[in-house]
Amino acid sequence: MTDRWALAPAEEGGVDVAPLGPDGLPAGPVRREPDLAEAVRSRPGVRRWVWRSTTEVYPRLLATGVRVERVYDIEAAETLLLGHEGRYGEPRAAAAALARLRGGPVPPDPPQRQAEPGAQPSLFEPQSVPLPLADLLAVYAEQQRRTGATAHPDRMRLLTAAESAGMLVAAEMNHAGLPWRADVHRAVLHDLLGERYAGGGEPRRLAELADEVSAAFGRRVRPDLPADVVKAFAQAGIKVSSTRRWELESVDHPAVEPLIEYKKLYRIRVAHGWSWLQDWVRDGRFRPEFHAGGTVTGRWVTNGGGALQIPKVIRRAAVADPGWRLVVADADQMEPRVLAAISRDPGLMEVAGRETDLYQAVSDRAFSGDRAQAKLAVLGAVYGQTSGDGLKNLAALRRRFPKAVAYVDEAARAGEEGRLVRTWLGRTCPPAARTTDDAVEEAGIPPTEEDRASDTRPWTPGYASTDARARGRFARNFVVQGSAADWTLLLLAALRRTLGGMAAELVFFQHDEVIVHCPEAEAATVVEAIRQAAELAGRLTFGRTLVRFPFTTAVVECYADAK
DNA sequence: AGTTTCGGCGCC
DNA sequence: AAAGGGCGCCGAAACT
Repeated sequence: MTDRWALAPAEEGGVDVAPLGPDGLPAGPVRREPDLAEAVRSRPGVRRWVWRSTTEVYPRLLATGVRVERVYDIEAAETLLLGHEGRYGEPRAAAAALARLRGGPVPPDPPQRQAEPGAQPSLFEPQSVPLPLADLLAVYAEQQRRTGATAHPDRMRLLTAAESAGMLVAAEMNHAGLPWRADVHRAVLHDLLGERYAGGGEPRRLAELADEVSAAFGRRVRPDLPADVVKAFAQAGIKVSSTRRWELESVDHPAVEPLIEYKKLYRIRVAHGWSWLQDWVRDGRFRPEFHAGGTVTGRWVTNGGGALQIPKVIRRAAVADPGWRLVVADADQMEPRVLAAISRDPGLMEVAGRETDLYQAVSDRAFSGDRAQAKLAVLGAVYGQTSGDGLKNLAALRRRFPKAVAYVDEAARAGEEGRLVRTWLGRTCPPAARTTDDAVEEAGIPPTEEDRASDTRPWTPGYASTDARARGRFARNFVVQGSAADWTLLLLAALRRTLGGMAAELVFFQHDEVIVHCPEAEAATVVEAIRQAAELAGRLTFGRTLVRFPFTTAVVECYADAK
């Protein structure tokens, strides 16, 4: 009995399975069995399943109560490998990989399914080319060879394993859902927006604010129409180029205050109001569809319900089941800690080697104790700030933490020049297509006055174009945000393993924050499990490092009470 | 009439 | 004074 098996769904709910040897090659004949779930359930000794797509297979297993320990997701690995090989534009599906292997015509990727409000989580992927197990195994063997050919095969293996684990976690979260009290949600909406009038129309509070706005302008103005608002201000002798809040805040006019309040509440209504409740909450659970690896940086995305943007006030409705708790865990200053780990800047590593407030420590060293300024400088360095106070702060940061700033600077330069940029574990940033802007620059044509007017930096020969600099900022951010995503995947994988034997379930994940739903008696164990998982993830991802990855954890009944 | 883009803002 | 990364969501506006 080997501990690694491959499977491929077959017709009529059946499945083909095959044992694999330590080398990843078949160690026995392919067997056809009538029931997918039973084939997995009857092999509890399997430590890792190799399959084409977790999204395709795992929901069907979860629906019958079957969980697996580990997987190798061939589609995910193919995406990562193609990226690493600088072949971003090519079709990523396993079927395409097989076709390339055999030198035949390469089929395009299957189209992405669109989110539909209220739709059941998809049990099956959209039309994709079914792949017989023998073909799948050929692709798998070739992927292992390609993994061995990368710059850091050990890291790439870790990355594919972590991405696969992330897909398991995402499927399990989709299965579980986030505990959600519709009655509490309705109470919050009523509290904020007032009662709704019969026959549609706006709720009372919104209608009142709209009236206040109109009264301030002396005519009927629709506050939800930016064009109408801009026109109304113009008629009042005030020139605004948009109705963004930061712009309105500097305007002195009686309409501003009710307008800003209106926009705030309007947003709650359209994005998380009564129809949201109707669409995304069923049986006491909010059910978005988490999708691991949905962005090029490795961050997750969700499909439906804006699950990664739940406004703070609405979190009041995320409430644990009776007798259960939500363990809400938030990584402290994750991005600068990751920057310390990947850049190996001695000063920043020393600062990140403590569990105390990192921004305070940075400010003590480089900003005479001004924490807010230190935080802006660090985030500016990570986000590619190019103007204002940011530049001055960046200079201070560079003096004290030169290797850290040099690391992101180098990433930005590589991005500008169209070179490949990778996260710590090897996820690769797609080089953007060349633009006409680039071509113009390379042809040595100086920019027009208009170009320069829209630019923040003076033009000099050899300077990158506006587009190239945008790519530079993207690449600068990519190495930090992406390496952070590497780490969080390992964290999730480690945490998932620890929770394996418990009633606790992972129910939410958002970039640097996880929520575990568990019986009250398990909460303390879960808190400790998160701490240990963070430590293990740090070691696995970055090797031996001084950098610590502390979490702020809260054991609460309601998500809104966590901060 | 149906589809795509835009504006504004929520989260990290 | 007001700019710099990643996403998703909705209604309105702008298209085909």
